[in-house]
Amino acid sequence: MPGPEFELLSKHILKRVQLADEELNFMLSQFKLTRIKKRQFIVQPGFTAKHRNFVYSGAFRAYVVIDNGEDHTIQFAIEDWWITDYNSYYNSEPATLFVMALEDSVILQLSRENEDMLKQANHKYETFFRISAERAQAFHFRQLITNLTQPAEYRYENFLEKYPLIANRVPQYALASYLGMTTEYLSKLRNKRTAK
Amino acid sequence: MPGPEFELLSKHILKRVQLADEELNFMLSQFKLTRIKKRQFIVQPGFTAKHRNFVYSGAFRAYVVIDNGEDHTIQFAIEDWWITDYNSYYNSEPATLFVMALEDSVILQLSRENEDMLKQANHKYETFFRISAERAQAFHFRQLITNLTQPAEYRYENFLEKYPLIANRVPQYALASYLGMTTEYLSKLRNKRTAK
DNA sequence: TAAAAAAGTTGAACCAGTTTAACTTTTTTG
DNA sequence: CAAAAAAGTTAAACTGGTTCAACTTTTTTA
Repeated sequence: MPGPEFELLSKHILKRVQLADEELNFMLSQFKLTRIKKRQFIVQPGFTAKHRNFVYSGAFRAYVVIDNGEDHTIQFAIEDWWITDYNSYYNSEPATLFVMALEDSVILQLSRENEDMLKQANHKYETFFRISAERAQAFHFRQLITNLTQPAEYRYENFLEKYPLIANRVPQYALASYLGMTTEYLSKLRNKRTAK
Repeated sequence: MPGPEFELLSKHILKRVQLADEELNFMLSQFKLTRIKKRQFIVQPGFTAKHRNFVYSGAFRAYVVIDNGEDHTIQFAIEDWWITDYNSYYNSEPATLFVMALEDSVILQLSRENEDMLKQANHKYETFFRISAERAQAFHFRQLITNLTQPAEYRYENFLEKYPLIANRVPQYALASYLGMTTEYLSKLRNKRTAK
């Protein structure tokens, strides 16, 4: 009945918290399956991000556009990852990020209201979101360290090693801005590598 | 009875979650007051960070030392802030950061075991830690965006505006590495500003 | 409180990464 | 599937920020 989309999400949840069947099913029932076309936006500046999005299939990119028109990738998400503008989602304020589909995708969306309801309904649901936030916090913390301490070339090597699946799937300009360098420079780094 | 240290922490907690008197007191009773001398470490690489630390007074600096001996500030904490190596604390693995007192300080320490116990004991405690993690997540996310999108000079101006209390209280070399630049360059930026 | 250590300053030489621009390859779309 | 648009490549000129080195000021400690 639930379909493979909900099975992936179930696994994801049960890896983090133990739930009885009914508890799990109730939680799942709060998610809405949505199909997103390539290039479609699920978050846009000026509008409040109403959902937390679990990627079942496809890929997304979160980015900021600054005054001069440059865009900077802040996050990627592929299968089994979450994505949204968390500042907007948590604080119910207008987003500053774009979140765009890089491929045709299928996501499971949880609204802020449903999330709040779940958190209040059952201690275990709250635990799940607490663990998610802690992991995200630790993730961003490590990312900050890498950005601050490592030169461009190492950041690229490091990304290749940690996320080979993402590295070869997203457009190069998007990856370059994620790593804090220009497309041209990343192009050179890639060439240098394959030349070796 | 509790003293001003615990009053600051009480306010901090009650701002995030509603607790009855006994609930609050039980939570507070899990914290241990510790006095830390300037230059003393509360977290060191190789040792697991056993506590989450709430700063009542004083100031701390978290930093990484990389191969060539350079150090990079990752976080500051003054009154009413938390500090630890979260990767180490959450995952019970050896720390990679140093956390050092920049001044004689007073902190309230909560151990991982006591935190886990609190989270299990009462839904509201869990809510408190969930909110803390969400806020920290959003904070690091914004920081990542600033680092990625703004040039050195703006990052300094921005920091001055947002954290004037910290900017003039921590050593310049520590601030420079936090902002991702050398001491020498920050010195020049500061001079340029006062010259205006 | 003197002397040693740590922090901050200044300027010149340098370089990792950017910019600009012209070109090639890949992807999208009518 | 042809033409247009988007993405990626290459090379030369350039620059924001670093490095190095010598010096001054502030802080620490015996």
